Amino acid sequence: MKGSSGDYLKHLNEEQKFAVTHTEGPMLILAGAGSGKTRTITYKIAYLIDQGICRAERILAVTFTNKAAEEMRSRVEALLTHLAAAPLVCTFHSFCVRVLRQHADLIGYRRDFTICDREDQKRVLKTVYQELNLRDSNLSLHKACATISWAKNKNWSPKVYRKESGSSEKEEISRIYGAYQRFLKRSNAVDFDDLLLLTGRLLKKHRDVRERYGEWYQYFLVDEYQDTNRPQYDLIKNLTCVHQNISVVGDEDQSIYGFRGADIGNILRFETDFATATIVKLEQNYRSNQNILDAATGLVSNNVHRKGKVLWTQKPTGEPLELFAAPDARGEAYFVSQKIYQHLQEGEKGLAVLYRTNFQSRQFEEFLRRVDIPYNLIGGVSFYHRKEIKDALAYLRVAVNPDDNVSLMRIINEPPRGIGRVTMDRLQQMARDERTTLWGALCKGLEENVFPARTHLALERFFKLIRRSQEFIELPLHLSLDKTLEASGYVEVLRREDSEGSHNRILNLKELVTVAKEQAVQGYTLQEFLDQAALRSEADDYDQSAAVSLMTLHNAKGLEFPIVFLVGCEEGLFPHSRSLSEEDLEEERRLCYVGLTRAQKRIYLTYSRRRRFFGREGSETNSPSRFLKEIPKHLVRDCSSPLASLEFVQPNVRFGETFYRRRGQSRFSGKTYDSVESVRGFLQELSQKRAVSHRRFVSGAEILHQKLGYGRILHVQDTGNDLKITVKFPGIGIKKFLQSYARLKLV
DNA sequence: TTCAGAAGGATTTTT
DNA sequence: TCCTTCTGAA
Repeated sequence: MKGSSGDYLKHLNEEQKFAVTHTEGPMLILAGAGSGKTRTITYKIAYLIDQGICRAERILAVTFTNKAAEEMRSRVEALLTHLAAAPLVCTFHSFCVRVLRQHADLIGYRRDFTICDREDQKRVLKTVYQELNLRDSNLSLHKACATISWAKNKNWSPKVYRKESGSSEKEEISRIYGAYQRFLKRSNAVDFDDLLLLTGRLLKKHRDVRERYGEWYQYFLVDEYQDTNRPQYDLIKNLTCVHQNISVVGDEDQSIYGFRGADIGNILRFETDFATATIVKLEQNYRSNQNILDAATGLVSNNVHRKGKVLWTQKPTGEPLELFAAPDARGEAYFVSQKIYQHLQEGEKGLAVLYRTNFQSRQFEEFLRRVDIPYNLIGGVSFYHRKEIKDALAYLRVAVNPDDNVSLMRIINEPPRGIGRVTMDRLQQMARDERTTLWGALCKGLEENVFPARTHLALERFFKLIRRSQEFIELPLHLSLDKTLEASGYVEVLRREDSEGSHNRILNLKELVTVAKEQAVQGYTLQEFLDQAALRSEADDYDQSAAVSLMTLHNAKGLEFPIVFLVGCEEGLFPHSRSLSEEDLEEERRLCYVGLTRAQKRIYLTYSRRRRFFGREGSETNSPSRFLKEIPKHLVRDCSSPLASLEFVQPNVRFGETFYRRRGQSRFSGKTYDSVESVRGFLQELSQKRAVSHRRFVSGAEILHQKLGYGRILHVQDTGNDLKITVKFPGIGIKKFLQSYARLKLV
């Protein structure tokens, strides 16, 4: 049991050391961003094992993402080089899967249940709508999905929902909710919320199970406690019923998951929940410069619902935050890509572009690609959410559990094999009448020969396919995947399609087989492979070594970067127009706080005056985010240059006119900046080739400006009626410029 | 049943 | 703008 005898403790400050070495009873570690929360909790795990206070396998640590868990595990291993057994570090959801795979039968599920993600849920809801004849309901699938999830997080059954909810559509939603739940149950499937709820129900109903887990896990640690919701809270209560050794770390200012039921009250109530709790506050920040901290603190102090902490650091003041107002989203992306380019040239790495909503990433991707900067995109359509990957996994799921209606519906006609809507409706009807699953209905129908000949043949082929893939699942993981894909004809169809997209899909599938192979070597079972794929989160793919990362603010939690670009700081986008109630606004502000505190050295805040939504030009000019005004003024420097405002061209207004009107001719006329001969030459050549006059030339520049969203005016010459404008396109070579231009058409 | 073209809706944030 | 869904013809 003798390890390094706590040598590593010398890296901690007094408070952290206390938090680590004080191991009796419940403890709440309240800490600010960058104070080493996760570090403290990791050291605590190491300390418990190292000092022989607790055996590794009897420690349970819960983190927010799988990636965080992975990291924590490897950090513990680094601290204790002779670790015989590893503590269990995982997310709430994966812990629940573990438990349910053992005991699901106690609460009426089979152990080989399937886990549904958001897309699957919507698929289920769609059939539910059909079943209930709600096809023209004005309740969107999305809304229904969100509401059901919300109700579940409150632990409300459909009946309770109908009673408790003030919603005008409560009757309808309650019916949908009930049917949805029955459908899942019939399919032996659960959604994300069910994982928590069912585990909670299991522990509540079965004392022996509860005591077994409660007894076994001597120490329980929770990271990001401020984001736990009601079902998670219940789990915590149940799991600590015996030993009461619970340590949680959290920061109420970083609670950003209210929309999925995170209850900030959990952290605010901790002292009353656990009467003997020790409270430790960590206020020293090890991440950011003082300027950044002051900005973040200034901002978040506008929130009413918080306990309040004062963050301080020994680090230098640092640069002021830089503000940039762009004319439009392209100008914003252009500015950011230029700055990134500069910083990379200076040898910086670890830059992050953080935004509120996923769709904002596109512009930045485009511009980064143009200047050949590799980047790491987190979120959006991640690998495990690609259609072909989900299809492939669905095949495996059906092989494991043919009663999984959700996956079956997904693949029964994918690739097309002659089982269309009519047949599906029929199967659904049969399944409902017979109170069985689609698979059950299919088998029975085939046996009793109730289908028309052609349909019968198609269904029979599908039936045989599944039977065959059920033989494959005995094989090693990757082989069963590979063989199933071959047998299904899925790859064959893609091969025949022979397009760029289909090639990519085939590559993705190969990648999936490779992953499966790796996992097979590590001894994963098929079930574990599928579970992992289902619970995999976006942030798990995060590659720390990438120089530039793009992600939503939510995904950035727990990460840190030397340089952060917080983009899209406009009213309506951030704070989001759907989050303007007082409560939501505080959460948005916390989100901004999270964004600011990711930065170590520098922050750029950008917004754009105009932004397109759904390809439509926004009709109004955006005002800067109110959050920008809440950051103390002396910490911010406006670096929107006059040149940048020159780029602010109204559509359909001539470049020259705007130019004169906004800045006055004398100011820029004749002023020359660094010239790029090749570009100028090209523009001249262009004007000859296309026989464009100077006027047209000007409108050419205008188009360039509109299409590309950037381009700096180097030189402007006023020759009476004509304007001669030389435009520089910084950051890109002439070849790229030509490529970009080749896509444009002159009006 | 499938395909192609047209129309219409969608964007918060995540396990 | 882009993606899904609807419609009608083959």
